[in-house]
Amino acid sequence: MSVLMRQKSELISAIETAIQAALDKGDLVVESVPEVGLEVPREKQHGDFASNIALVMAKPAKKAPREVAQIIVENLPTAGVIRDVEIAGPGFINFFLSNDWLYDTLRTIEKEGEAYGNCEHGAGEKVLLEFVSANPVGPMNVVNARAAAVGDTLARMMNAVGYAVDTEFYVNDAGNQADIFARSIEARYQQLTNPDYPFPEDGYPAAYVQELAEVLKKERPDLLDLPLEERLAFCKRWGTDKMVEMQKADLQAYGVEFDLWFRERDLHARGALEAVIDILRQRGLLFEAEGALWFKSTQFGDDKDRVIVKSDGSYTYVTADIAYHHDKLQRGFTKLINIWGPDHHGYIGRMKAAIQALGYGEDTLEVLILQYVALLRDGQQVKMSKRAGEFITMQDLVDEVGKDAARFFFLNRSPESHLDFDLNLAVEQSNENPVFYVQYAHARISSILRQGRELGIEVPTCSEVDLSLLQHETELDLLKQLAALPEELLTAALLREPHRLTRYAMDLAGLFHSFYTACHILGEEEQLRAARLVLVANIRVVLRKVLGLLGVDAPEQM
RNA sequence: GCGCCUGUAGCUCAGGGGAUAGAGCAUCGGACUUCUAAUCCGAGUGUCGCAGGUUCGAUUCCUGCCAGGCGCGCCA
Repeated sequence: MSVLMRQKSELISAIETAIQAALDKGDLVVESVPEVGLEVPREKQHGDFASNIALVMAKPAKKAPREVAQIIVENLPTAGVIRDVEIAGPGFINFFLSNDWLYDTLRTIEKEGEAYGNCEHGAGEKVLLEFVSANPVGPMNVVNARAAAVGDTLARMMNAVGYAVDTEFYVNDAGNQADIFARSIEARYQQLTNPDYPFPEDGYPAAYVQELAEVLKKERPDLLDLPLEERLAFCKRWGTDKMVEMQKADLQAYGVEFDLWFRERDLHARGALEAVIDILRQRGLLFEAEGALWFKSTQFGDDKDRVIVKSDGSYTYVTADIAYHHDKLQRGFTKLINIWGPDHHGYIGRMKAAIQALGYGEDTLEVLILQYVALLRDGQQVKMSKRAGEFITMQDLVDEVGKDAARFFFLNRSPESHLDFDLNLAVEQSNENPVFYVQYAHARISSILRQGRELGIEVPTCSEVDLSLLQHETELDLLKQLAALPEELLTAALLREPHRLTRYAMDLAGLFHSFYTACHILGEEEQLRAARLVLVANIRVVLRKVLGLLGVDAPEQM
């Protein structure tokens, strides 16, 4: 349990004891005591902790809130860490504590290092997190970039709080789009020797297809010797493999590595679709109509039933996806999390239905819907058309603003909010970007420690220094912020809200910068210097930890 | 028509049944002979989209409406 949580539960029991004492004396009369809430108030002058219990109890106790608060306060145990208690506002009980508990935070960080803030909440539950899963027929876009940042950091956060998360990229290399892609490459290949060769009406006109054809010509100059069908099959496999390679490289440069790139074509090759259809058939969940085979997904709350095998005998996208999710479940994952774009929200119902049809609970599958990213340039939305080959790719974005800024920018917003990404702002004011603010705090501390070492001053351990010398307001603020990490991290992971961590990082960096301006370290007398060295060294550990979760570099100097 | 998301400062966005609703950017003042001024200190702005409801208390929860985005395929 973290220092903060321990302190909170200690206070809560003190309040509960006080209430019980008041009940025993008959000062308060209620049928049942509500749960005691305790929070760190937004305003510092409202104390280290505050409880609204008196407001909640006022009605059942049939007394004014402030009166209830007064009775509770009178019955509070006097010993312990509580330095002062006040009743404020409509009836809040504000607690002011001695600082001792804050110093424990430094001892904890020293002991745990970058594992500080981690916990075992997930109890090792096997979670599969699938995200990006962009079609292997072209470069990734900015929504993919957003998904990559959110998914990757979510995986890191969940691992930190005790889940066993695997990340996966589903490669949709067996569908219509892959066929169109193959025909596009094939046509461009033909055109290298026969300019009049027709390009498919629905083909991808973008330049990269042309470039692929040229590469293919060098690799396989004899391709036209193959019959058309084999030629297209080759283009499909070769082309999607090329795209996967490119996507993999782009994501790696972005700091995202998947545990597994799962190929749809492997599902087909091993008969997984037929197998899962059999299961549904045996459960009586299929029926034939209009020449097609349907899955009774409405039986599990879906809007309408879904076609599983089309009237031409081919499978729909959902069939492969059911087989894929079945595969995930068979691999022992008990929680499946998918991150999708907003255009897929209508897809949730049928996949949850499928999960249930396979015998698992509805909540086994959790879908996070990310909202769109609009790119703005010169105040105008950048119009993108895949057909015309005009779009800003993920790689363009990363080249323009950098990995760290791009990731931080995406992570800094709540996943379900629509996002306007102002390219001018990101480029022109890259020095003003919050990510640099946080990184600069890390660099500044690194610099202090470096210069200390040059002077022969090492960072002492907590046990060697008098931590109670840390009395400056900015120091106490910093200690409180450090103490808040474990709870913040757990909340962020459980709510799937990475943006809580970017806020945390900016707040911590801001408090450090204020401290840096107000207080000196290396020039102070030995005792104080030692205590402050411990403080900043531990701040650096926490900054590094949080930046690591965000997938952002922690530079030693800038 | 039905479903999902959004509506908070000039802009981009946080927050959230409770105390005086916040941050960054932008604007305007200050602060470097001292560990990095990519920093700090200070200044101003709000009908929390609108209207009802629940509540001791609503910007937060509920309902309706308005506005914007997206989706409702034997596409993926």
